[in-house]
Amino acid sequence: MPKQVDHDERRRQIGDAVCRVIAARGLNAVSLRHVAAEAGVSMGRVQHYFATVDEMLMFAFDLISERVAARLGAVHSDDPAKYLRAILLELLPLSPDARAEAPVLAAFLAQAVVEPRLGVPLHEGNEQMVAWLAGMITAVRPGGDPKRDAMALLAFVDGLMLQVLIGQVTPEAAEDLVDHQLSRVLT
Amino acid sequence: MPKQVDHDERRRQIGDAVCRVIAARGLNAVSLRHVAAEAGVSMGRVQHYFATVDEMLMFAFDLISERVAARLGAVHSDDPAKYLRAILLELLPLSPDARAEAPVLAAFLAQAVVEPRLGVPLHEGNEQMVAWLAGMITAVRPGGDPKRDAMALLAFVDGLMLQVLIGQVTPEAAEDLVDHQLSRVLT
DNA sequence: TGTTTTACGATGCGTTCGCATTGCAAAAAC
DNA sequence: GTTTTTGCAATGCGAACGCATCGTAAAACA
Repeated sequence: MPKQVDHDERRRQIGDAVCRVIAARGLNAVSLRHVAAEAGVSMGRVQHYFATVDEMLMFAFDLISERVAARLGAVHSDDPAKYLRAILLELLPLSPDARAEAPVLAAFLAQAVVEPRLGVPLHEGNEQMVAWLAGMITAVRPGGDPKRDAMALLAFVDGLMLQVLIGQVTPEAAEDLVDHQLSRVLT
Repeated sequence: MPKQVDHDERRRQIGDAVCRVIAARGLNAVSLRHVAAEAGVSMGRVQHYFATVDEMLMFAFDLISERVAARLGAVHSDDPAKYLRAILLELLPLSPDARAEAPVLAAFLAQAVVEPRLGVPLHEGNEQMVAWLAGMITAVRPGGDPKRDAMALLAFVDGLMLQVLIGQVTPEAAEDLVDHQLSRVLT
């Protein structure tokens, strides 16, 4: 057989190309041909690593989910308030990495409206996020209804992410709004 | 010639079918054949009223935009706080009408990320909404930074709309969150 | 060294797509 | 009653699609 290749690495490379296609032209532009062209490989190779387009999309979804989780995991702070702020800002398309990933997330988010299968992993991620946010809110300002605050905060940043992506809100204004919203919640 | 038909009415019927297809299966399911089938007419008829699929989609976008505007325009209250609350709730997929329209809005919102042409009308609607919200906020609680509050509130309801559509948040919880958020902003 | 297995590249097939073209019945216009 | 115009239905076409299949170079294995 030909030289043994790193199977996972190849899948990741193709998954990367899928994400780039989604970010540039949306979910419906994801086809074997476009992805192969974007990845700079043959259609045959793409088919060798993914049986169907659907499997390819699911892999891409897992891929950016992990990327976002990794970015969030890299955030640290001893001050709960600063930690909370940093995490919320990390969810917005402000850094180059986040700006590359956010359009993909948004596309899958919208697809989840008409494709319930995507809802399951999204739901888990949201639950985790709400729990973490609630914990941080409690750490800064005990009492009240931290879970409710957390859910409101998450809805707020999700909406804000879209507004920034669409260009309704500038990155600077978004950061300002996050601070404003946080000051409301944490006092 | 055959009997004179109401041109606008026919376009509206087809546009309706487009919206139903979007709500059920997403934007990429919008094709001449699917729309014709959904509307119960021939492909020829659809082509007779819309030169291209793109024109059809733009018409559908205008259509639901007007529908949402009409729903918002039907809301009235002398109490600014109640008025504000009612408008925000009207933006969420709580009533049957809103539940039918919200998935379509969400699909166009996501499409706007990769198709800047959609951004223009969305931007206008958002500006109007922010101005109105800011006015209402000032009426209830003068001073502060009403525009900033309005932008935050809009991002919040946009995100909440998506969460409800995806099933992460129940309609009841969404209503509760709106009240909670409003109490934070208005005091 | 021969055999097997792996990783593809290439090609083909049936389907669906948007859109153009054609044809025609029927009512309006005269 | 004739002519003209309108509102479609039907069909065709080239492109793009997902996916199956086939062929093959090459490394691992015997």
